[in-house]
Amino acid sequence: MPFFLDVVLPLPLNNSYTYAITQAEASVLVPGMRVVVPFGKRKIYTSISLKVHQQAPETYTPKQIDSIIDQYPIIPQLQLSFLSWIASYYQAPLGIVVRTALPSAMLLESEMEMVTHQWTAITPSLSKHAQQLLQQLEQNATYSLAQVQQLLLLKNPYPVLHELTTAAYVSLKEEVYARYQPKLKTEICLDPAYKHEDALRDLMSSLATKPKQYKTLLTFLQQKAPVWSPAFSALDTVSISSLNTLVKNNVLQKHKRAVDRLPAKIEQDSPLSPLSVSQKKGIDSIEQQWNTKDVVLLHGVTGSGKTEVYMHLIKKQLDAGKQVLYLVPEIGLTTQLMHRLHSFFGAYLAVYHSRFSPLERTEVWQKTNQKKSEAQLILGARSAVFLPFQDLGLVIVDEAHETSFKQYDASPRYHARDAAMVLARMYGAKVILGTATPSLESYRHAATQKYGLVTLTKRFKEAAMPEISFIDLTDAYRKKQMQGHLAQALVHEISETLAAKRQVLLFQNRRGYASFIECSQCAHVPQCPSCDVSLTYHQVQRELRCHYCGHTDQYTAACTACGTVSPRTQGLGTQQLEEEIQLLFPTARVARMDLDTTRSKKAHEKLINSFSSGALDILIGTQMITKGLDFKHVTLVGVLSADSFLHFPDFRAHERAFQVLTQVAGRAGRIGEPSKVLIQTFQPNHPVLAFVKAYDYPSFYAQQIQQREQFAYPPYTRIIRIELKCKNMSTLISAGDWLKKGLQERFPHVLGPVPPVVARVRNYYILHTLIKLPLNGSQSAAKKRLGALLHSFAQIGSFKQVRTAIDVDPQ
DNA sequence: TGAGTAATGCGT
DNA sequence: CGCATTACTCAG
Repeated sequence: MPFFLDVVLPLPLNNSYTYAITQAEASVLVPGMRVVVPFGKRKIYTSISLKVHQQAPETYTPKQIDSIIDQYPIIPQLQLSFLSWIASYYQAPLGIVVRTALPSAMLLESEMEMVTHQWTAITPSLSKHAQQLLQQLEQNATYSLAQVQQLLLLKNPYPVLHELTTAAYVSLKEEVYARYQPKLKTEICLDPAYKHEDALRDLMSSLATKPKQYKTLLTFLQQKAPVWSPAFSALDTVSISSLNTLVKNNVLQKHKRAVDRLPAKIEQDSPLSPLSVSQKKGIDSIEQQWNTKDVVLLHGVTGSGKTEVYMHLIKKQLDAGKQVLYLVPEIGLTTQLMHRLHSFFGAYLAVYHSRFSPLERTEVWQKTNQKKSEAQLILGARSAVFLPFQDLGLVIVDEAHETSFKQYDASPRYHARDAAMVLARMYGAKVILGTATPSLESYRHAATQKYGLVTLTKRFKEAAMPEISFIDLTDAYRKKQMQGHLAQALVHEISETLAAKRQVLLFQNRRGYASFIECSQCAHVPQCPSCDVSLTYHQVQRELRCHYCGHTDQYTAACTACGTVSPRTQGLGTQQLEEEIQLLFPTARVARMDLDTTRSKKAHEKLINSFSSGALDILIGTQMITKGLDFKHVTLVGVLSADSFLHFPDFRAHERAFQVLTQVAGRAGRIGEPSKVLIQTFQPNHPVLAFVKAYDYPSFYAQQIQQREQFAYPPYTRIIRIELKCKNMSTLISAGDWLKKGLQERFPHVLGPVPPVVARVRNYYILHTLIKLPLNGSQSAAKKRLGALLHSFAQIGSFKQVRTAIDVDPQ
């Protein structure tokens, strides 16, 4: 009886694929191993084995697998079922989930190469492209397809290649490159013959006449092992030629050694700092609730020291030999946290996020899979939920309300917070969701006893919460009490703060304040030709840029619509605000933090360091500065406008507004100095602002949750968004109508289709349709119905150009 | 996804 | 009509 293997390919395909294997292969193959298989005409892929069986496929003869890469599964059984859960819950092909989960270096792919043969003449019957190419090629050489493409100046080189292979001038082959290579460093060692002191003494005296070699060797002997070649050669007491001579004479030896790409571990971790009474109580309460519940929501005000609480819980898990996953929203913004964790758990800490190279990620992957102690504590962004845990004991989701835990731009559109809870359940691990501003979804679970709830109402060291007040912009404009974009009251507070040698944070919402330019004559705002957005003005490069597709135009002094060369007004970007502030406070040291100034992670770190060390007085920034940064000497936080949050057309707008304003206020007064938060707004009496001022989350929740119930929004329903994209507007509209009808027959609540805020991107028009699923029905059945509907949609000839995408639980 | 092929568009 | 770009299908 022959054996077969089902595999999943790292491609957006919905089925698994079956290959033939030998009995020997069948005996070693286990689900979760990598298997190299041929697929399609001439491609070789790394697939993941799912199942060995003996049911021969009826409609085709399966191909043989190419080879098995692993001796043990690189994806543990539990993790494989987790990936399947992601695929089915978020309606993504399993192959795409696999590709997202694995570091790309672990998935080798084939690359086509062309090998030239020998020839004496070029047949004139060949096409002119083929003749041209042959003249440029060397004989008996190997070329990559990219090179051939370049020589040919053709987009599609295959017809020419086909011609040349048939005429036997060249042949094609698939070359597979293993992309993971251990990093090798050259170590310098003393030849064992000189281990004995006597031998060494003789050697030294023999070198007495060669001062350079003597000095080099002496330097070597003074080094602490291991001695690495490049660093050693760079020392100024080392002569490279003498070093080479010493190696040639077998005094010293050079060895290649595999080393970790990950940063070296420190030997001794510092002890944890003692806890405050309220933190101690918090921990006791968390552990007690874990007896009956797997998830605990830790609702602690900003500055209550949630991190300290986490660290004590982490310590217990590490001592018990369990793995811990610490999820943070965006790793780039957590250098402070990383350093803190490193000083306490350096020996156990591994960091995992997308800014790491695929090779570094592979090393973390392997260490997690082998349950190495160096990767027992993983600090990571959302993709860290995919690591191959063996013995997971605890998952911490820090800033659990953050929407960046949800991947929205590419399939699988998964929510790392929700996925982490499923992961924890599979592994029997406990979960903490920590935040000062819980999402309504999480808080409702706590309110209905599904999660435990622990509240920290006191700031660390009894520091007071900053006093929040509002500046009525209507009033200020009417009374002419504005200086540029700042009300006089805010300007006054800033100068007081600076006079007291304290720091100021100014927060500016990017939404509605993008820095576009507008003609003062005809009010024309340059638009992107392929997307429905205004172009953003970048002063430094003097360019107009589209943030959706990357299109750029040169800035011209004359308006492109009316030709007038006139001063053009600019929307307020952080850049302009910075200039405005600098004019108001010429002696203050001002910096801004936005995407432009923090593109590189070094720049970002430097900015944070110089602000926290007191080298800056005023920091201006967007959302970024609200996220978990701990600046000690900020006593004033200014918000330029709260209004765009309150008006955002989304059912979560008020929740977002409450979160952002509370978080940004929380940056002030962290070591107990009296501090203030001033929020400029045209609507100082908005109910959400009253809750923010009072730091009253429970009342805010009570008010909001009622509205959610009334209008059947989450957490009382589940939302699925269906996106339709098409270059042709009228096709899109009829597709939208068709879909709406189909949905209405199958689901009780259908909203839309409506064009999103940006209704066209890269020349594709977009429509969004929402369906609301009641909580009592079966979700998987609903998704099946939806899938079937989209399948029949795809069968309709006139909708062939319409692309569909599903977003489950969109944020 | 991406390679191969069928279908359609474009210029002389 | 010949070539080139684009749409569509299918892989085990």
